[in-house]
Amino acid sequence: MAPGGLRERNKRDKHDRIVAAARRLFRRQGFERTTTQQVAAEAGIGAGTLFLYARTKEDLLVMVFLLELSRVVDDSFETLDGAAPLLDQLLHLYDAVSRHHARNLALGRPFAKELMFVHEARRPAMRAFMAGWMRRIAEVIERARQHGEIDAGADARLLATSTFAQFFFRLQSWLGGYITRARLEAELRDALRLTLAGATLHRRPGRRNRSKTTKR
Amino acid sequence: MAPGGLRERNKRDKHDRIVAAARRLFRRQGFERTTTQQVAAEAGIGAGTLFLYARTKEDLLVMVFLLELSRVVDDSFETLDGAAPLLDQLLHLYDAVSRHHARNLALGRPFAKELMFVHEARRPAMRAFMAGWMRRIAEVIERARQHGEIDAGADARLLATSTFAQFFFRLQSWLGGYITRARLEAELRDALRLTLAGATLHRRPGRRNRSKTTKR
Amino acid sequence: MAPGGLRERNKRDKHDRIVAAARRLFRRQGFERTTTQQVAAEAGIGAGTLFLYARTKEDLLVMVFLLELSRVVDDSFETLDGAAPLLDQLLHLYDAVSRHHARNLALGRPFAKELMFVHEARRPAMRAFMAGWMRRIAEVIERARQHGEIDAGADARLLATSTFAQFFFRLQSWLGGYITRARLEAELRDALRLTLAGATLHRRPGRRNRSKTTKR
Amino acid sequence: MAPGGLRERNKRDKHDRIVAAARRLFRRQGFERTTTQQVAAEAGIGAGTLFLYARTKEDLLVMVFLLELSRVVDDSFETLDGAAPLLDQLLHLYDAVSRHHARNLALGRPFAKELMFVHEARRPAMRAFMAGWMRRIAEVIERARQHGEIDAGADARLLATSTFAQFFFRLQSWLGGYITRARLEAELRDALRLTLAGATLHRRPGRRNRSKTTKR
DNA sequence: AATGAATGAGTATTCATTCAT
DNA sequence: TATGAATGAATACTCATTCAT
Repeated sequence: MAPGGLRERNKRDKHDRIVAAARRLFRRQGFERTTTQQVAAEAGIGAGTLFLYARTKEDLLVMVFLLELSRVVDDSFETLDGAAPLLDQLLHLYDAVSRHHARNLALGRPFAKELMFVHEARRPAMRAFMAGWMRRIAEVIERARQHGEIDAGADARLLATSTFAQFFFRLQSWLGGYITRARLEAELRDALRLTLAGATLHRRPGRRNRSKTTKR
Repeated sequence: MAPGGLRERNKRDKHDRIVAAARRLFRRQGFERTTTQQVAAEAGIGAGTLFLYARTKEDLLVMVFLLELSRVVDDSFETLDGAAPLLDQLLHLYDAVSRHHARNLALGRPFAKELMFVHEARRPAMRAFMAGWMRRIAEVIERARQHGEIDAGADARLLATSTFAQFFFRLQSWLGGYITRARLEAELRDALRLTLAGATLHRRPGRRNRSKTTKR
Repeated sequence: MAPGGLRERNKRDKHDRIVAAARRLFRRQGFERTTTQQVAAEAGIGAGTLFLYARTKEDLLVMVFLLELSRVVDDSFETLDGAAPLLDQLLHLYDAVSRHHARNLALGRPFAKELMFVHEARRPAMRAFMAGWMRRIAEVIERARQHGEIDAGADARLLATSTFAQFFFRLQSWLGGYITRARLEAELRDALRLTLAGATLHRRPGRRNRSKTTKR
Repeated sequence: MAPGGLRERNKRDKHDRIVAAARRLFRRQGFERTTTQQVAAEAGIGAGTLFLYARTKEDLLVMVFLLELSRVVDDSFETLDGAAPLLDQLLHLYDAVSRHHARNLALGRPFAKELMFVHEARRPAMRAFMAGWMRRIAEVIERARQHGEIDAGADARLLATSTFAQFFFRLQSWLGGYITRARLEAELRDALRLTLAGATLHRRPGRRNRSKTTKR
């Protein structure tokens, strides 16, 4: 009856309303304490309709995560200063994420805890997101490599994942309550500097990369 | 009244029986599908008695984790070849852990997922274990530093955490189903080599650390 | 979609089946020893469905109470002899209740004990029931007042609550095991006579209200 | 070994310490949320020792009740103005109790709810306390009778229980959350006035008992 | 008398998900 | 597509009380 385009748009709207509702509720009350019925009510749809758009409650978490993190990550790349030292660029990218979580600890925790152990059906979406993120980080590193800031033989892909690993471990330590955010930042900076050093030209010993770092 | 030694010993025995029972059951049926009553029954004690020794089911997981990992980690250090290149030593230490989990995926997953987000009351024990582990890794690195294998100015503590971060991220990626164990090994080796490179002497370019690595 | 009437009727039916099932079980085994699952099973519905109709086990007690007492109270007013002396009318009304409880001590006790201290959410229903009951008692008293049986200035509302207070205290004393039912009846009669006397015309001393009383 | 007197005293001390501890805890956290182990700890004795002095947790409630109410009731009689109108004297006696509960709603509620339905073994103590209380109220009434304030033929015993019934019903209504304390006071005054009127001399119509009452 | 380790019974309630309409 | 009533699985934990020392 309705033109395909309109029907499509209706679906799209409903989908967006659901994600927005879930996000609102997850932030307000946390993931666990939010029920799917609450999400449905907040989205203005029936309890059963929800499962036409998200097969699982976990799905909702993934959807919210992808929405939020996409924005945060996109934004972090848009505000990136390509002329800054590579270390600073990476810190900028990772800080954007931890800063975001700091604003929503209640949501950051389930993200960090659940998303690494998500149901198989939802892994492709997560994988795609992560791959895109990693690729973009690798591109930043690649540019630095081309500028001669790091060794010509350096593996940008490996550097991307390895700096991410440094970030992710500290992020979890922080969200898990083992370290403070300040500690996360200090440790991350040192760890990234170390990681980059492994890919840095050492021809002239004095030429070490300078950046606004804490001197230990 | 009763000789302190005896009562103490009884408690100790019971504690050990509980952890052993929990371990057995967790391995056999997984953590989630094991009920506390099953653990109590397997340990030969009353359902309530269990909670005199573990305030929470999560406690049981932590107890089993500490027991298992302590053994695995202790063993990994005992079988360490102090004369091997540092990279190989570290791979030996981390491989011991992933090899252990490979034998018990059902238990490794909850370990990796839950233990970073454990209840506050159980964090000190986790922290202490991690601190001890990190210290021992740092000592290994420190020895390498004294042998002149890595830079005299290198920070052993930072290297320990940073190599661990590399390991942990891949471990989770593997347990979460994102990468295979083979991939974990390959990536970890490259990442560790990169990390160590940042702390490696570069005076004589040809003197690069040799170890049995995969040439990509 | 479905005709409102049908869906409504279904819900109504289910509600009634639940209350009937609860009543049956409470009488047979007592309130405490009846589990909600038993009630659900007896009503032929799922364990969870029960809580769509009664948010709490306490709710079930209130529902059964309102059902039973409504009947008993309604019946007590229908069988009331409006021509009898006021004291006898009141005794008739209150005796109906204690006689009912005598048939189900197992249920009377939790009624008397719990319903005065019910969760806030259930108080309005209780209040409404009590208000209706008190109003009807007051009407009986009011009629007696208009017949000149009690003082023209008497407050029917106050007399209703005050006679009820006399009844309720003895009811609890009986259900609590402090007095026998016989004692309850004797004491109640005397107490009601006393209460009414306070509102009785004394112009002609000899005109005291006559009713079939126990002479102590 | 120890002289009987000392042993007795020790027991007495322990008993008192237990009741004091229970009272403290019940007031602070409420009856239900207080565990017997907490009471034992607070009293500085072993968990098992407690049950040498109170066979049941309910026992503790009764003990605390008797201690508290004995004091309150004793005090209410000591501060009684024997020259005041009977109505005022009774209000004084009952107000003392509700005023006491107002200071400890958390404790008043279980008192009012549980004590009427206490285990058989504890009923004699309750009965004795109530009997003593009633007797003393009856004595007050009896004195008024002898002063000619109420009818020579009035039954002091019946008046005592009946006024108490009026009080108790309103006390429960208040503690159960059905009426406010102000309402309790207003209703009680009216109800007592009514009850006393039933036993008041009416020879000279104008001679009605005067007391500081609210005129409706 | 005192202890405190051991016991084990006992159950309401939530909520993701389904499916008849 | 949408609905929302119906489902039912699923279990950790508390705590009064006991009893061997």
